[in-house]
Amino acid sequence: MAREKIKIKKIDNITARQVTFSKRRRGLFKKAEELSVLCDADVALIIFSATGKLFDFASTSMKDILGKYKLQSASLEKVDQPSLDLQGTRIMDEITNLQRKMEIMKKGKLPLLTDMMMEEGQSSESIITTNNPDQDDSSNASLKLGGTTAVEDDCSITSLKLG
Amino acid sequence: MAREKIKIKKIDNITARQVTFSKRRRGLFKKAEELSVLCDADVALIIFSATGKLFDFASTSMKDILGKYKLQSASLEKVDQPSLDLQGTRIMDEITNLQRKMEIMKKGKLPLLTDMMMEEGQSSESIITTNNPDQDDSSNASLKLGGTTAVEDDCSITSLKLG
DNA sequence: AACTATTTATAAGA
DNA sequence: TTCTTATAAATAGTT
Repeated sequence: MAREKIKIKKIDNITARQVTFSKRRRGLFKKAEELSVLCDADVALIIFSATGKLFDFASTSMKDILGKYKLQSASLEKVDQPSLDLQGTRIMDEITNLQRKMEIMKKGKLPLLTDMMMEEGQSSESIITTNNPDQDDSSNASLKLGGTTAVEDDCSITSLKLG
Repeated sequence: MAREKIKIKKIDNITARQVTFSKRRRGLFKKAEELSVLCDADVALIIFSATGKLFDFASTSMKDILGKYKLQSASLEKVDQPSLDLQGTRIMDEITNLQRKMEIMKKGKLPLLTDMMMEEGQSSESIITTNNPDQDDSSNASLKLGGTTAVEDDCSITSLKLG
């Protein structure tokens, strides 16, 4: 949007791509915040750079917004859970959380450090199957569901503190 | 950004606010997608209107992105001490068992321990609350404590605290 | 929803 | 990374 019009496709040059990423990321965060303020909306924005670096913004609390998101999705959720009586409980979260940590340790790898605002480990087993029927027209809002939740990162542990 | 410059504060007029919400929401989604394409980034955007309607965008799959986000968070998370009310249950055994395995893994595969910026033990209690998603307080939503978090580029973990 | 005067974002270059 | 600046894009107010 400047000296020249560009096509919206992956920028080949790595340096140029990083520069553009920085600039546009800033712009996106700014716009996200403006929308939340102007229109009294709750906005959450999560960005992973091509290198796996995390950037995020939340107009209130990321935990709250993601929690609300899950609740909304809940009605459309496909169930494939352990035991119903444990669903949504702190116990299941503990197990899920520990299992994730073990996966990470097994791999000997870790994803990037991120902010520590979210202090929970909810299960993300839910599969969103359809769009929210309640949305208004003009939106291109879409819930996408994809394949597996594989964590691919080239980040190795340099030091690990335990206990 | 048009006929007149506006201040970034909650728009009082309801109609005007809704119109602006529609316009800017579209713009935000467009920018989010452009960023993901141009820079090969994973982007997730969740918006709740003041009336509680959900709009979302994900460059790949929302499930994957949120899963990755939580993994990142989990990697810094402290494993909670189990709640007292859960002691002696079968589920507790599961947790204990997993914790033991983790202990073994720690000793076996990760003898190198260092200390650093250990972000102290935050409780990782997570309870899926039963908040009503339709109750949004449109009065004070311009409060934000967001901000962005960035992670170091070299992707290395400097410290991880468990247990 | 369309129009358009302006503001804002930003691509390229320094 | 920050700044500059010409130009593209977004959008506030209006119709």
